[in-house]
Amino acid sequence: MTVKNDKNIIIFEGINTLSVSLSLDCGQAFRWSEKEYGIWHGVAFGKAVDISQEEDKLILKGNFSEDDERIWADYFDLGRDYFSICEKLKSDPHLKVAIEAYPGIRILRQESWEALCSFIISQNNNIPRIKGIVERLCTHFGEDLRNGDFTFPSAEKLALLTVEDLAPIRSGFRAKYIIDAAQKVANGEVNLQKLSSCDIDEAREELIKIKGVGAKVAECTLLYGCGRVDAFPVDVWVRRIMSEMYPDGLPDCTKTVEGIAQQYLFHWRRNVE
DNA sequence: AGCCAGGGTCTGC
DNA sequence: GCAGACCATGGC
Repeated sequence: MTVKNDKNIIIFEGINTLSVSLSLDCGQAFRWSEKEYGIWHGVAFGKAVDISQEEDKLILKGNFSEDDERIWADYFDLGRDYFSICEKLKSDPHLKVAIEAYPGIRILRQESWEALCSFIISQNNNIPRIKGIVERLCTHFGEDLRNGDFTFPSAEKLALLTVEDLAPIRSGFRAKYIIDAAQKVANGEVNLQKLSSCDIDEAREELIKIKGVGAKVAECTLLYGCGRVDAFPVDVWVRRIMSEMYPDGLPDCTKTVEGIAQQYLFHWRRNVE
């Protein structure tokens, strides 16, 4: 799979069913921007990178250490057979339309704390403003990478802050939820590590212990932050999809990959008309 | 100006 | 259990 891996560049070859731009900009992650045509810049796992793709190559440029190859392969979920999953999903006519309109969306395996915190911020909010709040959260409280970028601040760091400390990020009523989440994660009351492998209903209950985390935010955390592609977040757009297209529930072809189906339907529905 | 945004909490039946 | 007010903020 890897062709090249040195200090400043990693290239994965033979990659199919991946659109970098769609995957990074379909409302699942909030820290990526297209700094010039076809080159996406952002920070994940505390590392700044530039990402592009050519034919079947996924190209990463940055300042790499040994484990970065594994980290980024994992981030883009390269170990999962999206080609076969999409073929199966396309047996449903609506999913066929959505997947053919926006091919190559993958579910990114983000850090669980970042996903949890980001989707707390997302509540009753729109994507451009979510990005702004997350950006200010990072510049004010993240670690300075000395190149203009900042890491996503740890739960431990945020757990020491007060609601007033968060005023500059202008997150509104969500500030108290961010603090509560940070405290419960930092003191171990909520164990994010185990959420990727434990029973999914148990995982949902664990997350809902946090103030400001309901069914939707919990589901997003499991899908984007815990690699649980059977999680199925329902926001206003997905609610529309369900009433318009699936009044009797999801088709059988989505079993075990409901979250992937959700992402294609969500992005398609937001972009029609 | 008013409505909407990847919702959740709290209160009152 | 369930509907409805309310919550901050900004884009349109």
